[in-house]
Amino acid sequence: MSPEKTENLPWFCDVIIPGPWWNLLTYELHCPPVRGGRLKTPVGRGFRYGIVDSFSRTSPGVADFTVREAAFPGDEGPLITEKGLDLIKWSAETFLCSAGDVLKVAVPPAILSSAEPFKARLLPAGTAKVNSNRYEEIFLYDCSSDSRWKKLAESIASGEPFLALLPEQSLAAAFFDLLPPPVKEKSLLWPSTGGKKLREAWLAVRQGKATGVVGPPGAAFAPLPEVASVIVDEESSGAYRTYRRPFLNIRTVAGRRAAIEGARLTLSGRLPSSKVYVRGAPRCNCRPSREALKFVDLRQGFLPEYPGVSDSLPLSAPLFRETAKAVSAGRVALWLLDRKGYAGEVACEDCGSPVMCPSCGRIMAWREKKKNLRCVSCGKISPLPEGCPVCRGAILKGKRPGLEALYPVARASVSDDRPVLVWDGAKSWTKKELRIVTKDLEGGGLILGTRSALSLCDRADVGFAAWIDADSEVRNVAFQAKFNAFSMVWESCWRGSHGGTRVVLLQSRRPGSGWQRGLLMGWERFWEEELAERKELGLPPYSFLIEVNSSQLRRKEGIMAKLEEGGLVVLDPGDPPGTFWVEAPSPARVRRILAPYFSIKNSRSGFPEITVWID
DNA sequence: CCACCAGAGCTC
DNA sequence: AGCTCTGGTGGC
Repeated sequence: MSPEKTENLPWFCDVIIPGPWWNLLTYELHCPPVRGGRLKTPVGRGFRYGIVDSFSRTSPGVADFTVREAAFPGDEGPLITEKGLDLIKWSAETFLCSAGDVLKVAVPPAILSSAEPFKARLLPAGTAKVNSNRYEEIFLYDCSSDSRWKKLAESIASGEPFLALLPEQSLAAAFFDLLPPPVKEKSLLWPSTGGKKLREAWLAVRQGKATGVVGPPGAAFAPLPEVASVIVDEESSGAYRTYRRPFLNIRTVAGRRAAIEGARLTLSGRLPSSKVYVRGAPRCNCRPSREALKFVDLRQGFLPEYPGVSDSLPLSAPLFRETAKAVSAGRVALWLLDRKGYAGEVACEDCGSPVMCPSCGRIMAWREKKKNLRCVSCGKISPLPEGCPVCRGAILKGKRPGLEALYPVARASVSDDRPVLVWDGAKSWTKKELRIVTKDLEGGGLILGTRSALSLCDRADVGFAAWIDADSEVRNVAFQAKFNAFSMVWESCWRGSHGGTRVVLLQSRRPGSGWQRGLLMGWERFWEEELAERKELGLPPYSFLIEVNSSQLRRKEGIMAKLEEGGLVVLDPGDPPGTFWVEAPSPARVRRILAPYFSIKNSRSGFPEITVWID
């Protein structure tokens, strides 16, 4: 087209708008757009700020929507860099969510919806092209955080721009503190809270005032114009999964970011995720010593003097012995019970094995109303077996008591002048309360807690940790149940600076067997066994497992039918009622099939909720 | 007369 | 999901 002809033509922009629908929206603009730039766009009755993904001078043609006009907010540059846009779009594609939802977590609302235009010095031009030539992966597994962090800090000591992610804000702060001063000066600890602090951090990084970022998972999209090194510490931690829309695995997003940037990606931790294990087969020489790791066989009988507790929550003699030893030495003892009284659980009373589905091999759940078992995976119904198929023992079903039941026994087992506390993760402690608790524990004490109590290892000398019911996690239905159990116990062996000197005790009906074998032999052993099983069943990391939740049951049926037509394996556990699962070789295939359900046209009836499990 | 609200309605 | 529009209530 000649310049005279184009002069009066508008631009047509495809814009990423914050919202749950998957499609980009097209707007007309009467000034030249820029990729990554902000636009103020009318949506429905109101307006929102969005980001230009692409534009052209040809109109979209005949369509079932009318193109409305966007306003230019007057920014002197793009808000999002090319690489930033790439990362946002890739995350949306991979995790089956909308780019608009990813945009919302990538840019603080105070920035995206700022009525004030951004001036040139606030938005220097983004770096241009994607460059994956320098990308490399480094695996660094070491159970001592001290020595691992030291190695990580050394790897960024040259002053190159970096992004370092840790699973929690407190860990990020601790890691930030030990950076060498010249690096620290140019870096920034990413805030975990939103609001003004986040706005300032975002702008400082976007303007290049800070060239390194240390932060919790939320820092993954920190707008560093350039990154030479991406670090994801404790990469197998569940904290990298976001707990609300958009459902992302931040570890995977950060990995992609490194690839886009052509950066060095360091994946580190005490224990690799399945994905990393399959990719790089990293090795680690850390093993708990025979003396440090104790197994107690719950079938051997236990102390009878605590009626009401000991029959359902057995407490063994070694548990009391080790607790007394630690507390009298002025150290902290930790009794861990990670259980929410899960109602559907069925397991053998003698050997602890859960009841498995005869057709697909996954865990079955007891249904009190129907008095039968239903496979949580394929939905197969079967009667309750007369005895345990493994050892012929009696089958145990129904709720079990939790932490509170242990308190009286715990209180009685240590001397009156030592504190006994319940730490259940539901309560969030203020800094002041934490200081007081930490102080109280200095001369020794006993904590009853869920897995969240493990964070105490960072601030107190935990000399003894006991898993009251080490089999409980494995009665869970999720496919990563065994990994979760293994990872929790592994963490209890190593977390904190006293990790190496801690005694860890497991009360179990299958002491030292199954997933527990890897505790003594190292996680290589655990993964070899676990991965063989997952490969057999077609579970992650060998396929993508996609969880779909549609509260509208009529629509759920329709979606399932479409996916099956597309040749995908669809599993319907029936509970909770709106949820079903899809096994897929790639999310892209599922995305194509589901896209029509996520058009903005469906806004009125709401959208299903999707979570993608990669490993 | 208007502030405040719950519910309806709309979406390139 | 946001957002605004609508129409009712109730305080003065």
